Amino acid sequence: MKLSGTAIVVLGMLALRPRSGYDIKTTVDRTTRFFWSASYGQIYPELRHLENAGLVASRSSPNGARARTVYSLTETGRAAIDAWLISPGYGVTMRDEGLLKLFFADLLSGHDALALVRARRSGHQLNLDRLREIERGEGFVGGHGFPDIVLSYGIGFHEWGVRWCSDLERRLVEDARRTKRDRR
Amino acid sequence: MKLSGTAIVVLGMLALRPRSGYDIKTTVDRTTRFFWSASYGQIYPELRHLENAGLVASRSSPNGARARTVYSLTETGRAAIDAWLISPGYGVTMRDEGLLKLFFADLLSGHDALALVRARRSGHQLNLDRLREIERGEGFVGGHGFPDIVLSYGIGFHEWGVRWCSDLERRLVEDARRTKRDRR
DNA sequence: CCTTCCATGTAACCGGTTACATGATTGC
DNA sequence: GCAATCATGTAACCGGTTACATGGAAGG
Repeated sequence: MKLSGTAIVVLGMLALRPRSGYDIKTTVDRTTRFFWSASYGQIYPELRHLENAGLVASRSSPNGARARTVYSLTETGRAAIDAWLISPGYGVTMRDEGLLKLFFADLLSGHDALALVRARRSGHQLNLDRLREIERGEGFVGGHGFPDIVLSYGIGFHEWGVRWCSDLERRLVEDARRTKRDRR
Repeated sequence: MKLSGTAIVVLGMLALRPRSGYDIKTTVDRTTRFFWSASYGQIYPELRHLENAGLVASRSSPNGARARTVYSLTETGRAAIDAWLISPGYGVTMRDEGLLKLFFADLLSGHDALALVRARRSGHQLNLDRLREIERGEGFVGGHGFPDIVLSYGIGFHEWGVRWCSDLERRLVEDARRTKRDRR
């Protein structure tokens, strides 16, 4: 059985603990969103689909008159997420607009190209700030466990990114100065 | 006018120099693929679409009896890619299966979790090797210009990734040893 | 009372991948 | 003669986002 991307996060989040579709969405937004997002438009249909396939079970658990359906993994569902976890693939697909801009930056003036690098640095910095704030809170789960390890991966990556951009900026500025001097 | 992801690479590649759809595809596969891919199924329809919109112009340029259509940017097309380059966004959307696995790794035994980290390290290493090979060749364009700067970004990132994984592996192994000892 | 949060859903749309089909040219 | 490369395309499919609609509960 093939699991879509959304199916995987849904299963994973339910493996951590049973929850509603709404809860899955908010948890994803607070945690995996940086490398794996999901929208209501996929989550709710997927939950029903997974239930039909027997990977999750639903149980109505309303808050007063407010309807709520809590889903939990069945044994088959747990087996499916376990199988995925130890499966060989670790694919990364990404679309990084900033990198593509940088790739084509020879089309720009030196000034505009430098602005691109600065924009990228502030992008890394923004992400870094957001992740550090999560870390200062209780972290994804609070100081231990793999969610926090992944958080530290994000922090480390963006720290590296800020440094890389700073270095490049320095080089570009120096090159520009040298070119100017040599022209005199 | 809104440009799709494919439209952007197509325009960018044509800005570097006029080429066929086939050439665009092979160039993308050799260069931007790591952060921005494109398939024939999008490129050819997009070329026609861009021609209708007046952003590119086509000229037949067969090799013997083998048909070939070479596209080049019009002034409007050049203006469009320039506008995109200096536009404010620098969005990154990604799906990283390895990170998601790591996020859920608490569901696994310590042994299997460690295997996950090792797999990630070898993934970083593989990418690193590939990029270094490109660098040892003539680089994306040959030792200078922004394509090579982007290449160095990729190399730096994966070097960082390998280091991060190694550090984590060391910590996990040590933790496992300590836990074992304490249990005695 | 009003805003924010909890909670569930759907329809339209879109961008992209996969798989397939076809055929000429080049180099071994 | 055969394999690899050049070259162009399409149809089916799919996964995902956006925008919208609805309404109860909690807290100031």
